Amino acid sequence: MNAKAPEQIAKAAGRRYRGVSNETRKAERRLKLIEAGIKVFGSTGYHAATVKGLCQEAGLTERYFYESFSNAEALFTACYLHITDTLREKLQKVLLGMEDDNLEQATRTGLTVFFSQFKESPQAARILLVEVLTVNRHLEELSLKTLYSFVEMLETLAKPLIEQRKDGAVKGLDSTLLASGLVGSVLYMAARWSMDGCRKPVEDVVENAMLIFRGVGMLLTE
Amino acid sequence: MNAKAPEQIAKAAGRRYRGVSNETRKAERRLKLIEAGIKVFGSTGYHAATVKGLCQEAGLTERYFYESFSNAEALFTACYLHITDTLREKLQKVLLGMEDDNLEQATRTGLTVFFSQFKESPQAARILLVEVLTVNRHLEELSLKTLYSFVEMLETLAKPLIEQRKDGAVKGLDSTLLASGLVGSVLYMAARWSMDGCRKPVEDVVENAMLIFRGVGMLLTE
DNA sequence: GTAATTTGACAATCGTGGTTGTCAATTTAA
DNA sequence: TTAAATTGACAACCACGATTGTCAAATTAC
Repeated sequence: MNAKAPEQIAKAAGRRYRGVSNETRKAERRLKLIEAGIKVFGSTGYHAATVKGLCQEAGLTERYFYESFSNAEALFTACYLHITDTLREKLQKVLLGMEDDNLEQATRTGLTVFFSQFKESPQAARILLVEVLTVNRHLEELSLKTLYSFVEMLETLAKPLIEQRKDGAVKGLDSTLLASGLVGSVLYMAARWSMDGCRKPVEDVVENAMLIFRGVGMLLTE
Repeated sequence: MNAKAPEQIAKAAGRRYRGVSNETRKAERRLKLIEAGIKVFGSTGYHAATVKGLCQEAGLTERYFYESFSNAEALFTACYLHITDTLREKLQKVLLGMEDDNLEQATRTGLTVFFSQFKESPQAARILLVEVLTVNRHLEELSLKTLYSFVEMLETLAKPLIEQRKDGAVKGLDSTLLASGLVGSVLYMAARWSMDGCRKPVEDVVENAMLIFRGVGMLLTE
């Protein structure tokens, strides 16, 4: 029985092809499809995309599409998660070793990461901000949760700021609403910037965004 | 010849039916379709809508759909224009008789109109902000132009503010970018508010939005 | 070398919805 | 009353794309 095991494993694992293992080949194809998906969904839009078109962009045939994804929605979901995961990783990396008390610097760094990612792949940005809302209810909710996680991050960052106020809270202040507004302002600045071909340097865009953040911060603390 | 003219006109105009003229009936059907369109496109989304479904919502049959619109895109365009026209009219009405020098009050009034409209019809809001981006290139561009008209309005309002600065311009300031950010902040606050069922009173939402505007204004002038 | 596996190209099937067409019932004009 | 216009319901046709199936060429294991 034990003597037979290696064969069975080999069988389950499949044969090597062009020097790469079965699982690796499959994983590579999956990644190719995700990259093609980001390109296609992000440029022509989710609803204009076809399975054939996605396969052509990936340099694969339908067979391999259905090997990894049961339909276009599944691929789109994978693309969306790929984008948010990447962005989250980058943000965590730069924000992790940062001083707690330097809110301004932390904000600036976070914004820089965001705008850089945006410039690097406008297609990803479109998927993140627009397409995801029109695929299905499930993704729409996922998007709202993701957005909300950003909003919560902002609220957490701003909490000490609000509490350090000497004369109590601003009347009627709703920090969730306010944070949503700040997130929205960043997104629309990015959209405008992108429309103009992302010509202006990232640092300049960040500085303009900082103006809004600083203004709010000032009103909350002074 | 002249004696014949009335008959020809009557023929061209069509027969009355249930006491209403041909043109009026047609116009009523068109409006019904637009209202149904706003409801359907704004709730289930443009790409999930079908002509049959739109007709059912309007209480009409396909025949009358194609009487007024050549396809679903055409109806969507009409819905979008109907929404933007309505919003523009409302804004103009309240902003027209306003003092030039009271920027704060003008801003507050504009925001109140916007958030009220939003609460009144979240479907219209969705069409205005999301769906329009995913129908076709032409509508996407139209949306950007419309958005830009709001941005320009803001820039115009803010121009005297910037010029009255005593110590010159803020370094690297890009007023278009900044105005885009402000517009985005309003839109995302509305989105968040809508997600929570628009429970909070309009005035409170407006006050939170004012906080962002006031913060920017302060940094630009002090 | 040979049989089995993997790949690529593409045909075949199938469902959905857009658009057009038909026909009977209702209403109008005379 | 009667013919014409209008309406409503719905069938018929058609195009598109998703998904599955077929077959030959390339590659591997032995």
